[in-house]
Amino acid sequence: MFEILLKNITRRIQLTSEETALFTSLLSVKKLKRRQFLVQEGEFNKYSAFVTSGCLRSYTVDKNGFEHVLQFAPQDWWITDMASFLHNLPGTLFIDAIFESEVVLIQRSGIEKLYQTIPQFERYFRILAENALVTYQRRLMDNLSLTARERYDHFCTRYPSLIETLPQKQVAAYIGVTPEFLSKMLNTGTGRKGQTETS
Amino acid sequence: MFEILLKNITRRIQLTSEETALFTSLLSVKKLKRRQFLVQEGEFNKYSAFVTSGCLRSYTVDKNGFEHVLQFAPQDWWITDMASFLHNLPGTLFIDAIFESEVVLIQRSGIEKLYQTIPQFERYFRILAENALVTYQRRLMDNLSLTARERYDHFCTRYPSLIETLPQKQVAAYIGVTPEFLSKMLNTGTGRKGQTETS
DNA sequence: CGTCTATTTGAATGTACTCAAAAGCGGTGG
DNA sequence: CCACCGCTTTTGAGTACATTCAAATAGACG
Repeated sequence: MFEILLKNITRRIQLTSEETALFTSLLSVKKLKRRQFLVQEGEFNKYSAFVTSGCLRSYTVDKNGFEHVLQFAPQDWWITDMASFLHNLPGTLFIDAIFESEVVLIQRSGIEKLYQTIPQFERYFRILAENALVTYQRRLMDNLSLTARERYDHFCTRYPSLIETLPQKQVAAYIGVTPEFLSKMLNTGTGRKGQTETS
Repeated sequence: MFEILLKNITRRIQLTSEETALFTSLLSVKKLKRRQFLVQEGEFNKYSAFVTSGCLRSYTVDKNGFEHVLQFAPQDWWITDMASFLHNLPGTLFIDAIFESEVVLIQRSGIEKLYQTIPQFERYFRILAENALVTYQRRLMDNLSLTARERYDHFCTRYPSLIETLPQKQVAAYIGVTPEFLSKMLNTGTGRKGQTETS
């Protein structure tokens, strides 16, 4: 049931079988259909989700109705509205499934229990947070210093599997351009990824 | 000597006096003059720095020679090149002092020792990483969805003390515009922060 | 199949950048 | 105390990258 998640965890910390049992007792499973929401802006995000199949995304909608993607979460990734989850605030993000997906859920209270009974989990989530932090720092600097095309190329390099499965529109909302512009960029520009009409 | 840092820490975790002694034995102090580097791009960033006075910044320099600020670190903030510090990689950031400053340094090996002997520190740095993560997520979404002026206004709201002390150029490099554009924005636009030539 | 959504294409527009030069500001040394 | 130097800020004119709005086309799901 929870193999993928347990494997992810044991890459960072070791658990006894009692600890594993306690941990899994705090989990639940949820299936999501395409476009089904996990949470919406304004709601309190009580769960952190680990994706075991499919792909979710978190995003905001700005005052003009445009979506901006914060994160894609394919298999083996965690996703949540951190600010809401950590500090019990109304969320600012929408999280939904891009494809039919399955996630493992844990509540804030479950994580707190883990911290008290299995301090190793402090380490696990510290490491995750640190890695995520580095990732967002890099992405921010990319947004400040690179052109749209360079950001697109970086995305292709870093997430080769996503680029093949995601709708272009979603990629545009991630790298920070309009879908129209991304389309033009790809069909105008020379030498790009995977499309040189070899007769 | 280390009061500010200890106070920061005890806001999150409690330490015995022996633990405090062990901790402080791992620290060192460094004074930095205006523009003095803590680390430069390409170097291995062995230290994490906690600012006790003054203000540091971390930034990159792009291929056109433009600086982009990742972080300002005034008093009571940590600053480091996380990717380099955590994973022992050559750094990608420059870190220097904007004003004359004083920092407390701890080495990666010191932190590892802390994790082994005082597991509470796992929690401390987990909390810091999580908060920083949320901050960078917000900033990223701001960069994707807001105009330059809105980003500037947010900056003024979030860091009112920085806006008064930092050179405009540094703020421009943080919000992601050229210094020229920021200048025009401030002198053209109506209703802005703290400058309405009341006769 | 039909409907809904994603992608493409075009023309006009705008926000922010580039390059250049002048003006302001602060510190330092004669 | 003034003069000079380096750096920041301002200002202007021209430019570019990316957006907006609109409409046509293509694709995907039920």
